[in-house]
Amino acid sequence: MSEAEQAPNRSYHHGDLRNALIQAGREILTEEGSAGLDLRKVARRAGVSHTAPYRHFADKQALLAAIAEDGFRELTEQMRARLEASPPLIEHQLISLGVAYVRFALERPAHMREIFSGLMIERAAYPDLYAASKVAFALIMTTIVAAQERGEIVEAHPTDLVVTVWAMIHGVAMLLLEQQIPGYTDDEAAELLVQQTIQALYTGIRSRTTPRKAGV
Amino acid sequence: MSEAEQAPNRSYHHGDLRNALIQAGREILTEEGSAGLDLRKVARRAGVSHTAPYRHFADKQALLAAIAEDGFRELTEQMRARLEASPPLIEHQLISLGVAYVRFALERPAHMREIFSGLMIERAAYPDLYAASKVAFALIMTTIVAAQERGEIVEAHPTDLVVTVWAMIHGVAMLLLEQQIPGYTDDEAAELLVQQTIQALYTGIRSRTTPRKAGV
DNA sequence: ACCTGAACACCGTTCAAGT
DNA sequence: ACCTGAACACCGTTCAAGT
Repeated sequence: MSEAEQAPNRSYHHGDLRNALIQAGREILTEEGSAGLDLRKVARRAGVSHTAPYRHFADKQALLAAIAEDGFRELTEQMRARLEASPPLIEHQLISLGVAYVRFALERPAHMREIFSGLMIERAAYPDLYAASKVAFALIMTTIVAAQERGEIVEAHPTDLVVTVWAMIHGVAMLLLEQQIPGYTDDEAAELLVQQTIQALYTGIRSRTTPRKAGV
Repeated sequence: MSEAEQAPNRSYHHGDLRNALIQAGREILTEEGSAGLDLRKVARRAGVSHTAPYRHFADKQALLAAIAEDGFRELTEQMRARLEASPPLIEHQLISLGVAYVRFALERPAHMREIFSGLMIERAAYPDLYAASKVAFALIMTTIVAAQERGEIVEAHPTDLVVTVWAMIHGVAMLLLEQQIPGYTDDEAAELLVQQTIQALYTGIRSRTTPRKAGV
């Protein structure tokens, strides 16, 4: 935390420019969205010339990937925090994961989009970003497997269940984020929506009464 | 279809430049992705000067919204087509909707992203795009309500069910699109994933055996 | 009414040069 | 090793002008 201890000298070297650029980018993304995120502006905010970033990133895309990776870690951390504060029943746990996910998406929409459109661009080119996504995946996996061991969840292949749960949460977050769901603007409504969708996935939407056979 | 009949004269007027620009944009989006979609290139492809688009669109954003709207209509059309070819059982119908959705996303990833990131930007500014999204919503709604009448689906509020189903399908499509799900690259695997997730939502992921009470 | 060409401010990237 | 400044090609947008 102390500034004086770390920096060797601050002549014209920055100390940790790479990280300063990621943080500056993060801020711009949060304040102005992805349209406002240009390399020259990031450099300006970090207090260096507009060519300095090229010492640390091959190009703009590489900086974006680093910012996405940073966001993915933060998202995972918030999921983990809510999960730990949750009672050990799978319904509550899934809702906790979902609420953390949706809150992050609504608090930092541009960052959320960047996180998930960064992977498309040749996964092999950004292995660290890919690694960050696997940590999030593993977190859900652990939760699912433990619930199976407690007998709370169906005995399907865990990977399939993780994908299903993740897709549900991701879909809710993204539709909310893009304001596709009318009437859900505030956080409270968003949490109710998470509860409702997780509940639907948990118990199913199939009719519980015997379905009448053909014929209206 | 005939070119000669429609055009009054082709001196220097284009005839239907607005539509030509949307189509040109669509093509570029499909071929090069959103990074390659600049206004001057769109104009070049449509065969006009780089300032001509401003006769029909206030700015680049407005053209993007029009392209997104065009894509939304196409997506809805493909959903409707598959739905009509589906047996009238809700499970098959939801899978049909999902498959159409996912196929579109994988065939035209950049277009799909554009469709859903276009709404964020002030809904009021692009009412036509918003209207296109409501048509898709209505299609799912009709399907759900009919299934409720047949007694195949739980008697919840239809709007809630539509959101739940849509979120599930959207999540699957977007995670596949961004290559977040390892091992699902080809269309066939993607269809299996849709089946699996819809099935999970339909019947639920809760354990069918009596869950053991606390204690491993 | 519809389109063009010059002009402006700005961006990503490169490269020779500075400490 | 790390950063700067000039330079280049390109983009979005405006505006006076042409038919």
